[in-house]
Amino acid sequence: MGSTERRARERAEMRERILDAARNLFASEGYEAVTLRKVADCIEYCPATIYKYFEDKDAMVRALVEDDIAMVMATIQPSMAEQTPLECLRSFGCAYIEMGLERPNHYRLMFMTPLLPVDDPLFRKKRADPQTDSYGLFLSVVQECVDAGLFRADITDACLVAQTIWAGLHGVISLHIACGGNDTYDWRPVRDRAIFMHDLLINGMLRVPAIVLPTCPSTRPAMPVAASLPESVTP
Amino acid sequence: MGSTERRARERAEMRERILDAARNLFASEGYEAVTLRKVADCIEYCPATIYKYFEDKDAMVRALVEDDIAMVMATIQPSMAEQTPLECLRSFGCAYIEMGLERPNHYRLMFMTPLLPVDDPLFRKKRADPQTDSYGLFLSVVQECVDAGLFRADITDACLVAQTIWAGLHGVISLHIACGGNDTYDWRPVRDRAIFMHDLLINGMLRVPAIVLPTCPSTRPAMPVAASLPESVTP
DNA sequence: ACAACTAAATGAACGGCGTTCACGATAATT
DNA sequence: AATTATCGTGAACGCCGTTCATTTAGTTGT
Repeated sequence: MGSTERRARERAEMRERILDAARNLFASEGYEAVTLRKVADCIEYCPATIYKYFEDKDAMVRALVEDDIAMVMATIQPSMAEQTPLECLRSFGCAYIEMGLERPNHYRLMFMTPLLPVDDPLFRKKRADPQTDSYGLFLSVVQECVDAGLFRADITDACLVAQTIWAGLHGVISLHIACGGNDTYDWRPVRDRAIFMHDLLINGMLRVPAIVLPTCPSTRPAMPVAASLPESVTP
Repeated sequence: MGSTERRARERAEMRERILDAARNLFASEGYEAVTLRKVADCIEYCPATIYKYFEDKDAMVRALVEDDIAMVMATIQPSMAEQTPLECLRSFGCAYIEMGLERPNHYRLMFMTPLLPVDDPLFRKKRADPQTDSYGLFLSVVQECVDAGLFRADITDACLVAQTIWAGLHGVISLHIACGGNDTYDWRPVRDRAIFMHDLLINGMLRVPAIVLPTCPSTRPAMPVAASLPESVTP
């Protein structure tokens, strides 16, 4: 008796040790740098052992990334209650920008890498990622703005609005991650571009374009996340 | 005599045969599916031979992708002369959207994949890609719009404008490539979103928001490109 | 025409990767 | 104490990109 609980706990702890070892490699050096042999070395087990805890390498890394991102996005939820819908909209965007810029390797795996070939039979199965929750929350914020009559008369599709704001911020972030090191483009500061994009999109859709609120300070405190460290991006 | 020219020609032909074999694999199945052994099989040479023509796999695939994209972007250049700056701006965006949607694997490698870790010593060396030319052309079009006084008084930085329009379109395209298969998001049609984004950004910056011009038809003829075929995206 | 030289192409190997599986070791249950 | 389930392992498999000494083919010089 009781021992089955202990077993389960030990199993969960082992799982976490694997994830922590993988996280250190992934966060600082990216997906390719995460090697089952390296992770195994790190926790002093043999590579095959990892397969007792994860289906394969991809499942392991994705578990890690989804955990981390869900944790980051969860930190902004509390402030939602005490803000107007429009403030929520802006806060959400700013949080998303910082998340992408601070954790480029996480961002890359989640939003810049197709999970599977579109025709793959496993395709349906793997589509239950928790990131959906964040999107759902964002969508509901947009819907509130629509319901409050904040947008132009011809803009009633909250889904289209949400997807467009998402795409705009994603464009700035992902282009920065992929091409930000190419100095032939003479990039403007990435946070300036992100804010410019954000305001352009929101003001372009508002019925009464608002004065830009003092959100999104360029120097914003880093958001807490497990084992948060500076990341560099790898090819 | 003359034989050195023939040698050079034969060398170039061999190079093209390698690129063509690689292109077929890459366009339909993505980067990971391009294997030096498969390419070598395809052209009936041994894998090591490829190294006489390309530094490594990455150089081979990038050569192929850059060729193809440069060819696509070159097709829009002729129409530039007979259009107003604003029309050029829109045409450019539309061409870019179609290029990304029709050749997702090309797009992914060029704009969604960091070339090298940012600190890498080889970093500087590899930064002479021809895509820069397209960006330069686009930038000059934006500059024309600025000079013509089309934009708001506070929008004078052509570079910021170009990078923002690019990022907006890139956001729609890349999010479609990476997450377009995830139907939990209830995506609106990708071309609708791209046009919505395009108009929102341009109109948001114009001094006098324009009526939307009849560009960007949803059913646009495919642009010609070497060995153009439908692509699927792989993880 | 033959030898000397140069460039092209190769087979075999290296080290690394994700993954599998039959087999011991260990702990829990009966 | 015997049985059963779980955990962990070593060794292998088949792939990958890449290297290199060696062989082959073709050009050049005499």
